[in-house]
Amino acid sequence: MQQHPPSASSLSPAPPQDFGCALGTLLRAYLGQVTHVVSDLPGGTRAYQVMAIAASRACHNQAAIAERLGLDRTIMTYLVDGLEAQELVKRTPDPVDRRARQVTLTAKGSALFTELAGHVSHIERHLLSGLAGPDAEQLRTLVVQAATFIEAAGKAGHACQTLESANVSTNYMYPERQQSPGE
Amino acid sequence: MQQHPPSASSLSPAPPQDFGCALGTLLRAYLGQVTHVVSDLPGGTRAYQVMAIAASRACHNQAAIAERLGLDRTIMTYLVDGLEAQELVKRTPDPVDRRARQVTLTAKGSALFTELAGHVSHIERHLLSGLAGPDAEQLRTLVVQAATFIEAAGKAGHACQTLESANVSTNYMYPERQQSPGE
DNA sequence: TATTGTTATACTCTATAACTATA
DNA sequence: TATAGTTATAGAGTATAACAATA
Repeated sequence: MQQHPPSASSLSPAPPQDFGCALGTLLRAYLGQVTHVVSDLPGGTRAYQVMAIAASRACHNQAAIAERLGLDRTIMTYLVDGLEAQELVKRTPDPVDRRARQVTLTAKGSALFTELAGHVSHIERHLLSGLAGPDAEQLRTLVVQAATFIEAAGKAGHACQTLESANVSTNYMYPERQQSPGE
Repeated sequence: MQQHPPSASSLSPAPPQDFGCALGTLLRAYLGQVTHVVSDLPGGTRAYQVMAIAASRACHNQAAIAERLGLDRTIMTYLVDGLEAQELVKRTPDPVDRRARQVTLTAKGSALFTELAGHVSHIERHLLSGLAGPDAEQLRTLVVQAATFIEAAGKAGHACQTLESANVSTNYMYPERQQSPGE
């Protein structure tokens, strides 16, 4: 294996990376590792996120959860179906709006989520271990802050209509199979 | 439309958001807006990212670009095909390794990328406008820093083998059709 | 009439495998 | 033998549309 002459690499040892690429790298690594932790969940990382939202009680019904996760409503059906089959969440008819179903964690689901959240927290720390001490927490805070602002802007629909139309189809799912060593 | 009793919402006005959810929201909004800007590119945001990497000369051949973007090598073929068809990039045989093709921007591609990068930069600023002055730039710096560390850890393969196996299939693509207003 | 949730269908995208050329 | 790139196929995931129940 031959090496290229370091023509450009010597000129720019650390080329300024595109923000989108970096963001993608970060999320990819994060989801990749979390996937291993939540491999038992039918629906992978998104099922975990549904559990996280249910645990935080930030959203009530499936439509609200779907909106928060940037998913189509139809996908929520499969996701909640899978979680409910394992008795991790339960669908409760909303007493106020009988069309809607409130998604809440069962005792089993709550216990499992607590355990998984611990692993995920460990992954986050590990993933950001390249940053200096306070920077990791700073990054975490800023990301959540920015996301909160974006969600608020999207819901309000003020000032920037482009934000609410940002419904990119992000396939966060992870195929069941990992790397097959042999063939 | 009836309102739920603010049982939980009054208890936790700003529930601690999951880092993964927030990261997803951020990337989703970013890609959604960038998609509109690069709608003329065959391949959407990923084609733009290929151009960005080609512009920075960080990677030489298709395989290296694919690795950096977390894509399969086979997808690079379609991506570069599309860009080459519009004469935005060109494949040059690597004089050192005749198997490889170096992907470089044409004059037309370079001019277009400069224009697009300006729009993207504007989007970034707009997207992070919810953060206080220096925080936006801080977030940008930290994300790139974290991504650089993750890439380095993945290539070196030291300490954390889990990082390199983080090959999540992230469907960042955006379907050609936007929202159809009427039906 | 609008919204929540479900189901079925069609489509897009991705990964797998096989192949060629080169190291 | 291993790697870069291409191509074709099969598979997984997603969105679209239609439906029933409720507001």
